[in-house]
Amino acid sequence: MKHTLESAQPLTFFGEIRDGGYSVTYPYKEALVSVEQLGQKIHYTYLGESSKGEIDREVRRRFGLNDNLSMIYKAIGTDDAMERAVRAYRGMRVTQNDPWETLLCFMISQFNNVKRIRMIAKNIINRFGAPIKDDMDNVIARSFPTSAALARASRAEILSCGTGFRDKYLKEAAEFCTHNMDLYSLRPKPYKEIKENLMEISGVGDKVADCIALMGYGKTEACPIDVWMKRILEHVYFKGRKQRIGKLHEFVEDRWGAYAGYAQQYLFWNGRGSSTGKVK
DNA sequence: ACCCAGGCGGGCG
DNA sequence: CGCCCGCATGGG
Repeated sequence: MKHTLESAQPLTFFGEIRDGGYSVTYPYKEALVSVEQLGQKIHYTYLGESSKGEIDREVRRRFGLNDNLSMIYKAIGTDDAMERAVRAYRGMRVTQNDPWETLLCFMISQFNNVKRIRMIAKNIINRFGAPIKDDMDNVIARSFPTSAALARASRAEILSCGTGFRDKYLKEAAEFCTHNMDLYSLRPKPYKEIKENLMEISGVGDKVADCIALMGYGKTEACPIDVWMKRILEHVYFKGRKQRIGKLHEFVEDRWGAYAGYAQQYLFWNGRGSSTGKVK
């Protein structure tokens, strides 16, 4: 859980480090979910509108608990570098989040840092999210706002959440996903078709589209290549020689296939270190 | 006072 | 196409 959370895939987790473990809360639909790891077990509770069964499925999905890690390690352990990365981050899983939430968070992530991304996401939730209430009818949190809720906001209101120049992207994406493209109807489509569709949205390029495909649609063959991943791939597999992004996409597809996204997660964090990913 | 951050779209050759 | 540039803003 530590590795998964510090890899900063889910950007809407808020929590604290406690006794060397993590205790996090996050909004899911009309509920506020709390999750922590004790020993080898994940414990969760929730407040608000939901059911035990739904939250159980949500936690398993969100934390990637359904993924068969030993099989995945076998598939991506192609060389020394990968084996080292797996050893260092053993247990880290790719999280699966809501597509719209993933789209918004990774749109915010461009030319930005993790701490600020979380801050902006939090501001957007607090400002536009629907209230989540406990049994006593007290508002205890807010849900992640729907695209329709954000589409109703003005650019100035969005900007006031600290988005900077990304306000335009967020506003247009909210409108587009409300009126023109149903993100949820893309779910059954294959990876490349999903990516193609997502890239029609202004503010979604090659890297962000792969992040959404991987973490919003569970397409584990999607391999986001950012500046770090590019650097690491070039260093480890191309003797430090510069490669074009398209070339690197071909390489990872050929090498890790259906689990290139998992390979990316391990290689990236092993190459970069997790100092920037702490959940606060 | 700087300098940086998990890209992107637009403009240019 | 491939490359280069500017971009808002909080934190180190």
